Amino acid sequence: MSGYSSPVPATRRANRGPGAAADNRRALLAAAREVFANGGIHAPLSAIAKKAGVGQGSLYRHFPDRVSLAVAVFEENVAAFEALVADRESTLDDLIALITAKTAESVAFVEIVTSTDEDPRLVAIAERVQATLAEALRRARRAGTVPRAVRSDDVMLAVSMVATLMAKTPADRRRKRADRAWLLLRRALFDR
Amino acid sequence: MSGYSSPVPATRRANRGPGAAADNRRALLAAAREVFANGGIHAPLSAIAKKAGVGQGSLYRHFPDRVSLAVAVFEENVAAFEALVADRESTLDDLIALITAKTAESVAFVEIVTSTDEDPRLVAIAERVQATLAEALRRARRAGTVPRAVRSDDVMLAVSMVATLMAKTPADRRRKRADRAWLLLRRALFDR
Amino acid sequence: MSGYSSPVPATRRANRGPGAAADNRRALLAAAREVFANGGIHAPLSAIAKKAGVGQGSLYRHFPDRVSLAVAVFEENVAAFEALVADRESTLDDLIALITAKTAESVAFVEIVTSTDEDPRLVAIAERVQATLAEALRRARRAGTVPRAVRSDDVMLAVSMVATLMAKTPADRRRKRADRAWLLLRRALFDR
Amino acid sequence: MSGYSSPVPATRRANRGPGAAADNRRALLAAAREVFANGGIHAPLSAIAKKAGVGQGSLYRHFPDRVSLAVAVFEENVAAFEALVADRESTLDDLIALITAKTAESVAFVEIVTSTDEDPRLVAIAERVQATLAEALRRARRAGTVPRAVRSDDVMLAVSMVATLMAKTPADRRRKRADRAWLLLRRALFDR
DNA sequence: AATGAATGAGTATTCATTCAT
DNA sequence: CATGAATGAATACTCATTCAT
Repeated sequence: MSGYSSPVPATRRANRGPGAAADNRRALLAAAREVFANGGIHAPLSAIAKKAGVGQGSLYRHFPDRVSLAVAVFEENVAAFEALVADRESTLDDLIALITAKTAESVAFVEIVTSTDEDPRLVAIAERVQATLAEALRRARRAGTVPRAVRSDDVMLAVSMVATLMAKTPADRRRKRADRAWLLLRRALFDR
Repeated sequence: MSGYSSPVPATRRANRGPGAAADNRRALLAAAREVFANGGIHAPLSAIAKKAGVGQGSLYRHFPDRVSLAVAVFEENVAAFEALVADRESTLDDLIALITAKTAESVAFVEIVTSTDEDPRLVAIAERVQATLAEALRRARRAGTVPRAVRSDDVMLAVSMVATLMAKTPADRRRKRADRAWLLLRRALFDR
Repeated sequence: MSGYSSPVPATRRANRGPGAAADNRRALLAAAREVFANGGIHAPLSAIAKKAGVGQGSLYRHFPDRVSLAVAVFEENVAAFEALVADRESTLDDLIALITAKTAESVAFVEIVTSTDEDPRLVAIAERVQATLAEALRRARRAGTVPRAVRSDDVMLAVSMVATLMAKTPADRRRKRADRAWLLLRRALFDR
Repeated sequence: MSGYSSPVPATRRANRGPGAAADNRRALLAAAREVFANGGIHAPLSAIAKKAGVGQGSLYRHFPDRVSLAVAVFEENVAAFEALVADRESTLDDLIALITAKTAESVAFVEIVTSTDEDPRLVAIAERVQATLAEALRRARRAGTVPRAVRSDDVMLAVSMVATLMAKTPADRRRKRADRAWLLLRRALFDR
């Protein structure tokens, strides 16, 4: 017998027609990024459509399922990793820092990267992340800043650990916790 | 993440599309009016959706909570009171008769008008009713048809008494009982 | 993921055996009186059994249904009315005062007295109350303190109105509201 | 008021009586352990009741809310940690191994131990785990098997990382992944 | 191509009533 | 005769997905 919420709006948003397609797509991606960041990958899709100011149906047209939307959103993250690695000056530490930052930014990104879902689109994302790590590690080995014994898997494992830790840590404590975790892990991975 | 199973079973009411929105809203209001009338304000919402021939979700879309539905239903009653009072020819007796009629019509209307719930939307409804009574009383005083000593509170109290009495009286006996009650109360309020 | 409630108690109350029957009955009545007073006639029976410190089953043994329990509880009220009327010194005003007091005490008592339920046990209660009013009125007429025209029905109606009003009034405002209501009604009933 | 219709349908599980209480409790705990293990702490309670072969109401009687059920289930885990530490022969490695095993066993256990929920019952569980780690660490320091610089926080952090990693790893790969993770972390924590 | 309304399955929780002990 | 555990129907509410316009 409470709730105090407003009634359904009387007017329907104008149908901006096909021309709105590109705008809508952009708006959906931005909204999804934000909603996924806090609510995780299972956040209500309706919340995304609403935040984007776009009809539910349009969401489904652009992104027929949850995964396709998530992939589109985080594709950008992975591309950034790849761009960093493409820069021959960048180090493994730089990459780890960037991954950690993205990871601290969005619960959903973690969920995707560490997901056990077999959806090939998700697998592909995870593999691309792994590939950037492998490449950065190779370079670090050549530079002699990392012991031979450290395997690419170990680094990916460390990243996973920090990432999943982030997902379970309230947003305001993430940076701090990530830093401590990496202090610990660097010791294990690199300092010897 | 992928692999959500379709929850849609064999038979499902046809999706009549957005065009059905107005119809649905009307059907919901009509159903709610009827269900509330007998079952009171706490009648199951599912009963309303069913009687309206509308999905649960549609009910919640149109009226996100019980109060918003009730307010929409009884808004009409209050508007009628206000319209009556706006007519300068109308008397306090006319208003009382109208309120009593509406009150005899629906248990839930009584519950709302006499409610102690602090929901501002309900408070607003009750205040509007009170305001119409106050106005009608003012006019009656000016016309000399009511003793100076009668306070607006007294009238509201009398209305409340009759109203709550209605709520506890089986529908078929309400009119008669209301009439007797007002005969009594008019003596107390006006005949001297 | 909250709630902080205690687990189920490990020990079961000792079975005090048949000897406890009378005690249990008393405890149930006391508990029911209290629970009904605030929660109304539809309060959970489990709450009554718990407050009485008695098993659910025992409640059902003593009072096979809700009505039988309610009747037993409020029988006492009616008996008090009858006792008052049996005292030849008592006046109609005294009786009204007593009824109003009981009425202000318990929401459920109102619900029963004004109930439209056809259960013969409830009908009987209501009729007994009416009978005491009729008797007190007869006496008042003989004493000349009440106009001939006032019918027993009118008094019962007034009582009902005040009673139902009580039921819709928060406990802390009941006395005051009852007093104002009777001031009004006495004018109508007796002052002329 | 009278006339409550019996809600009991044709087939209903036999009421096995109070004697079934202990059995039911056990069945519920076992079912919950299993369901929580895979579905996490937010798994549907109805699934637990069903798997236990017990009515919904019985579940709520034994465990009035989700947390109380979870606490009951995992209390056992924590007790095992405490028992291990109570044994003066046990080492930090033993404890870590045990925690990791339990952690690999149940997603929900991880969720509880790393939870940010403020429910005091959950906080208590987490604190007890932390306490066992602190104690084992103290002992290891005295034994000289761990560098002075390692803080209890670091160990808890490491445990959290492995634990959350477990939660995101499919059951069949958990052991292996946990082992690798600890190999890495031990290097960081102890090998120097 | 966009819109947003429609739909109902799924989950949590409460409580009247029965029944083994 | 007492005890209290067992049972499941009933109800509120959310959200993924479809579809008429």
